[in-house]
Amino acid sequence: MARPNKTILGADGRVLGSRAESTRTKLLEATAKLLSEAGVLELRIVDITREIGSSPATFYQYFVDVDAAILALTELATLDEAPLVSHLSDPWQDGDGLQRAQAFVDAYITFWDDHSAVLRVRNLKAEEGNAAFREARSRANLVLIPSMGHMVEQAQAAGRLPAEMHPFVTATAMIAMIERLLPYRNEIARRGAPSSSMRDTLAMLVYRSLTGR
Amino acid sequence: MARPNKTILGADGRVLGSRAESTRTKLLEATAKLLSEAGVLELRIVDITREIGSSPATFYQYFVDVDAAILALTELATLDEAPLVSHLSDPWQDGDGLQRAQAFVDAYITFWDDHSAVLRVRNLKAEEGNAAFREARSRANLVLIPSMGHMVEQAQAAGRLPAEMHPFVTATAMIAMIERLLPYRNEIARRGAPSSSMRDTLAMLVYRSLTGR
DNA sequence: AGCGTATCTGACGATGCGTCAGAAAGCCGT
DNA sequence: ACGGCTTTCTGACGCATCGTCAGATACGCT
Repeated sequence: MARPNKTILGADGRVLGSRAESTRTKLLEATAKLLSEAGVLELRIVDITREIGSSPATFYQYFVDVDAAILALTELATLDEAPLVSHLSDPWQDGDGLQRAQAFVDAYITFWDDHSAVLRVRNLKAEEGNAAFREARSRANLVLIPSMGHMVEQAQAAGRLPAEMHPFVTATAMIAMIERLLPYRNEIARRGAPSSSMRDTLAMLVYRSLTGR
Repeated sequence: MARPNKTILGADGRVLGSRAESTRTKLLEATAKLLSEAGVLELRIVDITREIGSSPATFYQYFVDVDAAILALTELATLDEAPLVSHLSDPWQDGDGLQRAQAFVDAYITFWDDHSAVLRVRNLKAEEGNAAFREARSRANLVLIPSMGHMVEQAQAAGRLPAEMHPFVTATAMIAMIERLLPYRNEIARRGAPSSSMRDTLAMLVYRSLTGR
């Protein structure tokens, strides 16, 4: 699990020693595990602490509530998202544009699979109006969306995409599309589509929508 | 609130009299209200019954658990989704294709706004692997997705869209894109985009992706 | 070893869950 | 209007989790 490179604080704002830091990490790992095994609605602080052989009171030394722990996990996820920007660095031009789009989609799928449980909760809470989670999501969006928006602008300047398409909205739509489609993989497979067809279709949609080609 | 046209049963399978039916409806309304006010994680059965001046035990006469109530609400939502198919009936051709896409997006936005709290929970639980909610979502998808998939097929037959695009995946992606983008409206507005730009951009993306024009 | 601080935990009151047996309300025939 | 039957509602219970605090324990340092 990636680690943010800054001093870590407990729930009361104190600086943590190494023993404490390790406990905090274990708590986060347990939280992530239970979250992906059973979902948010079944997440119990007692279970998290049981998981690491500790007591509920310990949890509250590190996080004011479950939300704080999940929020910390979203920050870690955002760190893992950063490298994806390399797939968008130079706009998808020339002959291999579509392959680059496919590589991007693949990378995004991997990233999402690693953090889906946490990111689902982040998005839910953001959509339900929770300010901290909204903030977290906005910050995560800054990682990829500006680059994608830039691609739209270039395609518009070249006359390949209509001016009415708002670059930021288009970019956000692409991420939304990929994210939300992944949970449908089983259902799509059940309809007899080959497993690659989702990847290929998504890549095609993203490629067309961002570059206008 | 729309009502399914079939005999309604209590949690124990008994047929409900008129008094009971009215109580059940009140419970569902209260559930929907609290769900949109505070989100699933804060939803308490005690609060639902308090809302209608009743006791928790009453709730369990109608629903085996909260999930059952939310599931009932998703069925009602799906009934409201059905009329949207009229926007997709004859494929968007001729000059007014884009306007028809805009009308569809508008209608979908209205539908979503009416049921967002419930549908968010449905999608979350479906994604977390809950069988009943997966089922509900699949059934809802049958309302719009086949029509949209058909549009893709026609565009492919006419050579306007590449054959690699899987019609069902593409259609699902369009719904996913619209749904997931709506919660971003505030954020998009904060970036200074006019409120119509989301509608227009979405319509453009859907139009282009389904018709290849 | 002994001290001081950092870290952990047992125990508690408050609150929600889900169930049951019994209370209340409605209905119907007389 | 009454009795009796059925439908619907609820108070109360045992169990579980929550979040807090004071005290216990473990660690690091001299």
